[in-house]
Amino acid sequence: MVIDCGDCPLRKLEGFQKVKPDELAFLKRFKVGELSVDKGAPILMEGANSPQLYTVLRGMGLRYKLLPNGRRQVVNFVLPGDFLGLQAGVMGEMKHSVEATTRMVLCVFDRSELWTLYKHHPEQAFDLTWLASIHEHFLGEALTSVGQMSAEQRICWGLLRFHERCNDAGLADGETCPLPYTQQDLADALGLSLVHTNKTLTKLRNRQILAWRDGYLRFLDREKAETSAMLERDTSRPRPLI
Amino acid sequence: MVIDCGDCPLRKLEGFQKVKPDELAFLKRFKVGELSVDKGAPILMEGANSPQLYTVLRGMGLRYKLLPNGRRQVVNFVLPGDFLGLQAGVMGEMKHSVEATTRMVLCVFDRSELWTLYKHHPEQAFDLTWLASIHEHFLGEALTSVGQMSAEQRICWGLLRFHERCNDAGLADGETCPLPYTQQDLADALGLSLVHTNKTLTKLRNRQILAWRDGYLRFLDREKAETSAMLERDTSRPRPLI
DNA sequence: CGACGCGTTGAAACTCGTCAATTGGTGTGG
DNA sequence: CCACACCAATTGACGAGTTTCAACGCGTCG
Repeated sequence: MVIDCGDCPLRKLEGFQKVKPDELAFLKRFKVGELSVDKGAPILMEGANSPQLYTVLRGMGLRYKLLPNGRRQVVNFVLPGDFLGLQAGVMGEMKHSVEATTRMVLCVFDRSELWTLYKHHPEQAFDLTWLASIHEHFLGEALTSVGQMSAEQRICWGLLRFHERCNDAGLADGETCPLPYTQQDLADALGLSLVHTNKTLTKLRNRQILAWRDGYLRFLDREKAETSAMLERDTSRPRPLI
Repeated sequence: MVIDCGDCPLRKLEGFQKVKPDELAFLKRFKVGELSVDKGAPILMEGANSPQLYTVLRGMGLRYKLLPNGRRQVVNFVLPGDFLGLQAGVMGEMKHSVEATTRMVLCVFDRSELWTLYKHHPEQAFDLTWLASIHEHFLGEALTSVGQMSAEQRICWGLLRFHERCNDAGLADGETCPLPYTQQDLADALGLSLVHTNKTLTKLRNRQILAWRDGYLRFLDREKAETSAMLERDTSRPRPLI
């Protein structure tokens, strides 16, 4: 029933680092079970201090912050391989919420073992810092996108990055990948209104740059999309997987 | 000439964690010298793989990304106590540039010792993850600000956060703190045009909310500023200082 | 003295947000 | 089986916030 870390389907993918046998042994002990949640379910709440850490095995979700005025910022989309709860692990509480967009399956780790990890498994400790840095990098790029780019550029940027991450997670099929979110989710991620997001998507579709229908995204003219998004070259090496 | 880590003036401040004697001994070995740079000088460049890591001792700077179209996103302001170069340390290259806004003095650390830190000093390793998480948190908040707030709200948010950080660094005097940046710097940080930033600052000054003149920022009505910024309560505990 | 950087101000143009209404699909209860 | 509610996507109209363009003042520096 519960997947053995040694057989983890994610680790077989190219985008993730290989792991040494003794490190694997620790991960097996670190993992205390699996959690399956329904579409729409909350996973972590802002301000809470979760006793558990998670790695996404299957499904998609999103991280977001709610403002007192009711507005919402989607901080990023959550895909298989993502590690959840590290902020609470080191800072004492979550700074954003996480909820499931589709049904999800999560590996559950015991947070009280986190210190053991730092004490006896420096490789994994390094990996955790790496993961935090990757997030920092992504958020810096998102900030740049929202701060400096037009609606069309932001949408191209956001969807290209998403497709790239789907690819890493083994979910993309050529230029096509699943995109189970609503236009409102995308709008909240890019700092745009729903209406303007919809109209800009229509333009991109009419200009044969991309299509998004029935939960699937497809790039028809990746060249144009990338030019619009001003993407920095991707120098990512295999990511750690905890 | 060179400050001994044991006498570090920053560590005496309340906002930073105390450190155990054996940890201090390692920091002393880790520190290889001090670097003094002039106003306007580049410190780290995007894409570069710096062999050194820095902690700011004195002075201020800014982190930024440049876009192909010439626009600039200021990712954040750099104050004493900030650690620079961690991204290059774990990910292999910097994802943004850092430059000095005033004259600055930096502690220099040897990056090749980073692995020693993870291997033999788990407390410090944990602290590095913590620092990365703090950045992640800050960038998430900045993204939310730029994505969801009006010009006035963003400016209040940015300047309040800056004042708070000055306070932690022992640079604030009541409601006043130094602010050696240009309006263009602030505009680029908040995703606003220079002109609109200027006009909004004028409004805030006329409404007696804040004043920014001659390199110093002063809050006249903090209450109103905080309401405008929708600041989340600050739950920060003493930060690690490397 | 002139060049330059920074702050300031006015006017015009435009992107984008808000309001409002419609469509189509899905699920639920009578 | 149909009525109804509900949600996501869509479209039009209008207005507000923001950007862009342009010009000027002021202090500093060579």
